[in-house]
Amino acid sequence: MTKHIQADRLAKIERLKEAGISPYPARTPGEPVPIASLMDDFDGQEGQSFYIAGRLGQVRDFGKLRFSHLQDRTGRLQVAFSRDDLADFWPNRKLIEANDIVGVQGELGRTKKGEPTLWAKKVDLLTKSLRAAPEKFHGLTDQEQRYRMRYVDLFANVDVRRNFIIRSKLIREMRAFFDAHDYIEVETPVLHSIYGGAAAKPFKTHHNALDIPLYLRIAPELYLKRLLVGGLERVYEIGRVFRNEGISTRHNPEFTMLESYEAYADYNVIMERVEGLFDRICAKVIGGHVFTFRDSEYNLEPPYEKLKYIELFAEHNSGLDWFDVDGVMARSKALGVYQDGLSHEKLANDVFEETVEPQLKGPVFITDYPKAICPLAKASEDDPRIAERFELFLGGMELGNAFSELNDPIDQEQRFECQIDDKDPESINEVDYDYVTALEFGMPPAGGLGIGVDRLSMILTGSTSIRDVLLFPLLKPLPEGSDATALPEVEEEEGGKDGS
RNA sequence: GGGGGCGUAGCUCAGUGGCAGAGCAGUGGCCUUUUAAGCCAUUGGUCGAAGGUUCGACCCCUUCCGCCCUCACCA
Repeated sequence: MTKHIQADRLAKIERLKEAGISPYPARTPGEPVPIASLMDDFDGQEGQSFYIAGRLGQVRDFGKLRFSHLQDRTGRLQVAFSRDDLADFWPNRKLIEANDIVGVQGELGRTKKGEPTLWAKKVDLLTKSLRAAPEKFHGLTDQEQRYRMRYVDLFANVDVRRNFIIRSKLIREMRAFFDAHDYIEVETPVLHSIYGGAAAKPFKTHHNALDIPLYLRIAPELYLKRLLVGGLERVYEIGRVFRNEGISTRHNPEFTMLESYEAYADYNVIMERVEGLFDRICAKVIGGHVFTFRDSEYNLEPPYEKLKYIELFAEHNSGLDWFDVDGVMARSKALGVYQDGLSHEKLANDVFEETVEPQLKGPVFITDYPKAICPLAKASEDDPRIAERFELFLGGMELGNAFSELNDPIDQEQRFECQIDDKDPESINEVDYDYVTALEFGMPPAGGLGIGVDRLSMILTGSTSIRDVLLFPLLKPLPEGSDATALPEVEEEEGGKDGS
């Protein structure tokens, strides 16, 4: 590991110690003010003395005068170091360089060219950096390095912070919205002994003391609805779910879902909730309803368009009836999405995804899905083949999924058992009978909603990859000894386990 | 998993079958108003890894590793 540390910086550590300066002092000798607070009323505070702290930028050296910038979480401000003002510090000035974290006590003023500047009177090294700064103009551009060393990306490419600040505000406004509607935020288990609530492959793990298999949740849904039975009536959870599937610009194995459930509401009420939620988010997070994503302009001013799934299906497939078994099979073959062994419902939905979804720009609610593909949604009272479900599409992505929740325990049990019979290897493998039991005690009629927080963050930040809204997206670990993740040497195990 | 692209100094990137390059960063100088500062000098390389072809490979071939894009699965 030491091989990768800059030898010149290590040498400076030694020289600092000789000069009696700690490279890693425990305390900051002043109370830093946010740089933004100085910039907000610069003229009014000119001539006054302040203490600021942050990471030092590139040094511009003029012999008896040096300039640099200091960056904290709120902004950056030029700092000037003059020999005449810094008798003690001056001989050691070269031991402090770009990337170091320093505190500066100084006086606010401008340079001849008008640049706001803190004229240093006292300089404290707070943390010595052993690594060189990325290139000052281009920053860190290598995608792999940026994801693997996000901690560098964040300070070298300050714009990156913006995405995560937006994401944070988004989540704050989601909470505020549901809190304002008298929901309570809850936390349900992440470790499930039976996984369900979605069609996805789980991560499997094991609990040692109980000696039982456990799964990381693929959705919180079934636990949240148990809370409706318990009388909590309005609940939401913002949390991580895990799906053991592919990785792409739209998929990460762990991602964040918002799920909410509201008793005595149906999916029509939930549509209004979604509009209200997005309205609030637009106003509070991006300050407007019109924005550009992937070169297209979107307007999130409610109300949003509502289109029926079955009608859209017919429209984009020459009038084909979704329930026409032979017709759908022929169409799926014509489109090249046909696969042996898939059920009619799965085939028909594949045809929908192939022919309709690419046309959906949004925001649009796709409503009234065939019941057969909605095992947790309540059937329509007008047409038993249809479920009261909608999905929200925006920016070419599925952002949300909602329905009037199925609360008939007998129907639910049958649908669960049907899924087990289904040959689809991706469906759940065990019925959650405790959930059925909960329904037997009576779950009030309710509307539920799920929203992909990462995808919404992508749209709000204009990111084309989910990795740009995840601080630490999952990457394959580098082989031992590689630079980017160089770790302290680990003792090598002899042989390895079981020879496998 | 399929297809396309990429991997060269700490960072950003050139490069060609014939001695491994530039800018930035670093080091030593000059400079009190710079802000991608400037000027002079200078250190720094397992060219992703292994194998092959060749008198000679960073370059051509094969395999492997990793990343990005895209398609498939999915939210």
